[in-house]
Amino acid sequence: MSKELKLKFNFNPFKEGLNHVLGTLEKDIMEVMWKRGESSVKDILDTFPAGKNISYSAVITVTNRMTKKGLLQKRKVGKAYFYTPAYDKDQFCEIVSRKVVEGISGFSLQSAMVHFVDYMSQMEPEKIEYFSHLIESKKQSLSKKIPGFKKNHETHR
Amino acid sequence: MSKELKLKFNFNPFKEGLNHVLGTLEKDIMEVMWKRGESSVKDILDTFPAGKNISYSAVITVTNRMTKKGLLQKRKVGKAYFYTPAYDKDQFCEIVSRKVVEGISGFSLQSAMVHFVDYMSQMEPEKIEYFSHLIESKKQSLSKKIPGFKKNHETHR
DNA sequence: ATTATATTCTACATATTGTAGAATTTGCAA
DNA sequence: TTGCAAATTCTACAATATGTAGAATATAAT
Repeated sequence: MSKELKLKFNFNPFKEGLNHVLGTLEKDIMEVMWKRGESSVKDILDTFPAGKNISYSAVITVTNRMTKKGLLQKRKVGKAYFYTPAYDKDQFCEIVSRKVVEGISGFSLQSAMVHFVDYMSQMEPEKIEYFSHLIESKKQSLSKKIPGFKKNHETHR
Repeated sequence: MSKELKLKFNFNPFKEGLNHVLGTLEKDIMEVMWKRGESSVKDILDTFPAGKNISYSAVITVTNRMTKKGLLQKRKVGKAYFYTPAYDKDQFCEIVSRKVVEGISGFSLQSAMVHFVDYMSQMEPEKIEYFSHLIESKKQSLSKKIPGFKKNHETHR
């Protein structure tokens, strides 16, 4: 099985960006990790702006919890542990995106499609072309791979 | 403002169906509410199968919490409170769907698009036609409403 | 007024996330 | 080899979400 299976997270629709999936401190830490790569707790703390008064143990607790959740990996170097992101930011977002899309599609594919198209046309209308292409090429490959696949034909209601 | 603004929920990608958004007891209760319509706590309890030993107060606590979250509304009738779903099941799923789709699209539109199409072609390939139409008609209305909207033209990278 | 019934209050359990002090371990330097 | 600085682990508290329920209280109807 791939490591990916271990990743656990929730999606909060009312937050923004990474906070959809990560707590505030978790997010701050992951952001640093992705910027610096393998880092110790001290490294992370040093990167935090002077104003942010977070204790060493607060960071250690959270990095360990994130390790358990599959976000980080740790290895011992000298007396300290060094953490590494289990996935780079793009991979992570990719996994989150896939899992949430699968989830919401299984929840109600019809609604998901409609709202998706609505969202796009309101927020990024120019992306529709791209999407259109995505679908067309998917239709292509489907008709190739699946002999009985009906192209340009109403198969839904 | 519409009531809808009050609805608060989380989306757990690793659960199934309504449990993506509702706890186990919450789900059981909402299911009853949607089936029966306005109901008292006693009504709900009576509907539960004999095996399910849930206390009166457990139900009352949860219905009250759900009222706070905007899932139910309550009104006094005689000495008891009667609860009503704030939205019927379809509306509720619509709202959840819209909010999650907006969230995940804002999180990473590109990935969302790709995974959407992937999901569909793997799970319900025949839905692709429907999706295709959705998009075409959206393109139609966009080109009408937005004079400068470029049709059939690469505007993305 | 009494009583059956419904509600409110309170409380405990588990899970997640933020936060940190205290105790303990450990690597390295002298 | 010992001693200290640095890092870890342990423990714990706070807030929120959810499941669960007993005890105390309110209330409608007889």
